[in-house]
Amino acid sequence: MTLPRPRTRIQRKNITAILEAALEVFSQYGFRGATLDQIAQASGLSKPNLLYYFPSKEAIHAALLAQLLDTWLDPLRALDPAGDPRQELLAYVRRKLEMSRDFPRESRLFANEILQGAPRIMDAIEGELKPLVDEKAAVIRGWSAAGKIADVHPYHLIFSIWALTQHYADFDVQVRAVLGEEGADPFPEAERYLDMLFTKLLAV
Amino acid sequence: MTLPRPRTRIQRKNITAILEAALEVFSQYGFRGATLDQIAQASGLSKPNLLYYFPSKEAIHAALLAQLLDTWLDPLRALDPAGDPRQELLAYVRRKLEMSRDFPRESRLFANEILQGAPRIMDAIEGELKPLVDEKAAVIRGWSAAGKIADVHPYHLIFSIWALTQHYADFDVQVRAVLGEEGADPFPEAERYLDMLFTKLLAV
DNA sequence: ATTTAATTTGACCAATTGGTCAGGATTACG
DNA sequence: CGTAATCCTGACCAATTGGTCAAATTAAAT
Repeated sequence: MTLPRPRTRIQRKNITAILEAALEVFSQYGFRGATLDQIAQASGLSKPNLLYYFPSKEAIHAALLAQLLDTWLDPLRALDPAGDPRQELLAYVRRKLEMSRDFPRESRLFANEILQGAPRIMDAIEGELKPLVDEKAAVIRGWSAAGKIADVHPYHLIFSIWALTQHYADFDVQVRAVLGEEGADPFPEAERYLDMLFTKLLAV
Repeated sequence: MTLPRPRTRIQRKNITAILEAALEVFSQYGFRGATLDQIAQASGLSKPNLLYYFPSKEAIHAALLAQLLDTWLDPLRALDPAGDPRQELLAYVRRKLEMSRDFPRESRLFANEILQGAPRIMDAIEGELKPLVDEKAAVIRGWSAAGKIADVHPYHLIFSIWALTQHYADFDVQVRAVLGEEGADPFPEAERYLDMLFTKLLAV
């Protein structure tokens, strides 16, 4: 059995550049709307050079989705059943909002996939996300039953956390346009607002 | 001056079919990712036939966006400064959720435009949406100052209504996949959940 | 029934798209 | 330094894309 060669300096440089450029283009235009020429140009390579590193447009896209899914579930996984319910949920909200602030394009890549009907990530949704959500929903339901937090529908609670945090990434241009100069950076106020919203919602 | 001829039976039929088909395709794939062939096929016409009614792909898309923008702002416009603040805001939430339920593709068309950086609707956002939001934000701020509702950041309140209601349309495939068979129709529970969320949030 | 207007579409077009490939250029390594 | 490996790209390809157009067909008006 042959060991795969370690990645060369140039490979590491160019693969990074390609994925960075592809994230920009795919997150904006989706899979069908993105072109290899756009990605090649944005990465500073020629199209055949880009295809030297990735066999196809599909492969680039798949690599991005794999990266995304590798980290997207971590915040929900971190929800500790043994922890303080309110702190755990507020920490989850904060973590999700931070991700929207720090990885807006990844959020938009995901949104784009969902808008298309999730053709490439439905396996991951059904196979990983759903079981995880089911598990955490049961935890939340237990917390409610024990009177530790208000009685809320666990699934809709989780959806609301996703909706409220991802919105700042996915609809970023709208949020910034509506806020104008006054709200140059929406995230500090968003964090305060969401903290308050969920604190009140969960209060017994 | 020549009066425009009224639309013929066939024109009405075919223009409707084209816009219906185009809404399906554009809301899924965005402008760049959609093709005239797809739209033609979905509308039951040939491509040249489709182009007999609309001069270009751009023109079809523009017609859809014009329709969308014509109705999208109505619920916020209906927020009555003289009404009961809590009832007005809860009515707005309900109306927005109904729109997500009844016009999910329109919501996704809008989301797609925003993900692309809003290249074709930024004039409408800055020229119509922002002034309207500014106006209603001032109303909400007045309500808070008068102690009629809790002191919340008006803009983030409005964003949260958009985020929470549109999510059910935009992320519909994810919501339904996570809920599985148990949540065949998420909207009744969503309405209850959002009523409660905003009731608690706005409570003084 | 005839004429005029509207509608439909196969064939075609230039440009774009996701790729392929051979050969030259650059890099890495002994 | 020489050589092997890696990297790069102009030229090319078939398929697709947003259209165009003239002639045939259908619908509406007289």
